[in-house]
Amino acid sequence: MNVSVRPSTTRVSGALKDIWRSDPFLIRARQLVDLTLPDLQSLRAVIEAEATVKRRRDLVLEGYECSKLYFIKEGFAARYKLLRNGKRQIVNFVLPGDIVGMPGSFLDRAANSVIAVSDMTLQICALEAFVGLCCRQPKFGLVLSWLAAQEAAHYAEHIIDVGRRTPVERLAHLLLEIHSRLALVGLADEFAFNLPFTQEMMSDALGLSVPHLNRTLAHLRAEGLIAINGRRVEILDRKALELLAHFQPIQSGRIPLSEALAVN
Amino acid sequence: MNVSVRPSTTRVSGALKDIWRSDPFLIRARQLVDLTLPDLQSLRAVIEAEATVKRRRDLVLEGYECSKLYFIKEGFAARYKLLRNGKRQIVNFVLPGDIVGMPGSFLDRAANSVIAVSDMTLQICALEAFVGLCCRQPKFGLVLSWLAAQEAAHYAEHIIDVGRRTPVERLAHLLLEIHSRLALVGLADEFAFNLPFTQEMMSDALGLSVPHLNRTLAHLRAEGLIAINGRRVEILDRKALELLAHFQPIQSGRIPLSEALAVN
DNA sequence: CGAAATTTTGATCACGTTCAACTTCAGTGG
DNA sequence: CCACTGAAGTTGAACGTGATCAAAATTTCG
Repeated sequence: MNVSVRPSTTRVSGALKDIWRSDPFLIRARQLVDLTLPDLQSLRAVIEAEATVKRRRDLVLEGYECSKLYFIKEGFAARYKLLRNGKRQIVNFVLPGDIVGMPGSFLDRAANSVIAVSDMTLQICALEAFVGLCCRQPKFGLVLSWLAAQEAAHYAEHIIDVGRRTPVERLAHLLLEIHSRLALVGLADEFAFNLPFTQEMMSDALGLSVPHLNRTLAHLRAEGLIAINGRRVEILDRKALELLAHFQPIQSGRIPLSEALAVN
Repeated sequence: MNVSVRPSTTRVSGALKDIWRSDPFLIRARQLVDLTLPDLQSLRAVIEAEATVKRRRDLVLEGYECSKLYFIKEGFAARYKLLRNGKRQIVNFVLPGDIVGMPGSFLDRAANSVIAVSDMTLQICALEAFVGLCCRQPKFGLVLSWLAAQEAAHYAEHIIDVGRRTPVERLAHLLLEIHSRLALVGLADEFAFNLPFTQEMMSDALGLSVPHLNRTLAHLRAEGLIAINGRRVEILDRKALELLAHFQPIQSGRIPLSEALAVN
């Protein structure tokens, strides 16, 4: 594994509020359940290290057993598979607040590789440790399930992208999805964001050739739906874009914990 | 909802062994963790009813809120989305032992519809009740996460199908996937199975037109890889088929519960 | 600054869609 | 029981979309 690890600092308090706001995994978890201070502490206890990974390095390699969970703090990655003929399919993009190892570590052997597309920093947690946490605090097991459900919903849309949407529709949908996922963890403005992926990656995600993706992108620009300078994407006509893409935001409901306890 | 419900019978014992073997959800759960008799009983307590659904009826409708879990006991379904232009994409096929409502019920509103492709019988469980169960017995929350991970792995392969595999490869892969999933719950022979889906459904799953799917199927037959009479599919050359499809079986590891408890 | 990665443009061609007709099969009511 | 109906499977011909290959322009990074 191509990661440089440094022991996790156990600075307990520091600026706690900052952590609530700035840690993207916590941001996402708190959209699903209420987290108390003790919850936060037991979560921290389960993190064995923080690591950094350099751009272009593989986080996970297909076919290898892997029993760690990586909570992405910063940076971006892509989950992909290489076929015999040299073609690559990107299954999904990994953003801050996502967990790598969710499908992979739960299986005998990872079904996909995951490559860092930028320098990353992530928090490592042994699978058994997390399972232990779930036993002590079932809340976390539920959060895991809910996050898995969100991911499944994104996968489903991705299947629809490559299966039945036209190239323009796919691309529009991808851009809107990335935008909304970034926004969820505070990494996008209302109508603009920094696209962390190259056209080659997007074409491998959408099942298109690079030239065709490029032309499709040009088409969206020509229609006045988006504007691009460098990595910055501006959404000029969100309504039209959403309509074109058949886009519906994926928003998860909260976990009905209190109701469940009431029912007993 | 187009289901006819009858109150769940609370016959506690009966032929318990039969239930262990014949209930497809239990078969799958037991591949992940050890289940005790009390586990089984608390699981049963959470089922509020058993229901039957007729062929062609929708189990879940896109856009509606839905807070039930359906454990599929018998029959088959397809999770799909309809686009404006009339095209349909089938996101996945639902088999006995699967749970419907896994992504759907966890979100505000279901992102896909689910249609019964045969008469079905299923067990209904309120989401809050299941969450309650997970709180009392964290084991079940973990089972849920693991099943979600398996499903995610299948979704990922499906993305690769429509994105980068050629039509023959896709079809080969679909057939192998269905076969192995059926085998997992004891519904397939080693080299043959009853295909519960029409060519139209398969073409909507694989992003192909019906005529082309038909020709592709003919191609697989001509190559001597499979044989079909009626609904029965025979796998004549599994090795070649797997190679063609880039097929790797998705097998989930067991949940490391004991290890987790040992670590504490 | 130089080298490599990325984006852009163009021309050709194959693959899979579309549309249409026909066949076969299963189910249903007369 | 057979005739009828609709669903499912099969086949053919023409067309168009997006792949492929190649090369240039541009940007990024070591």
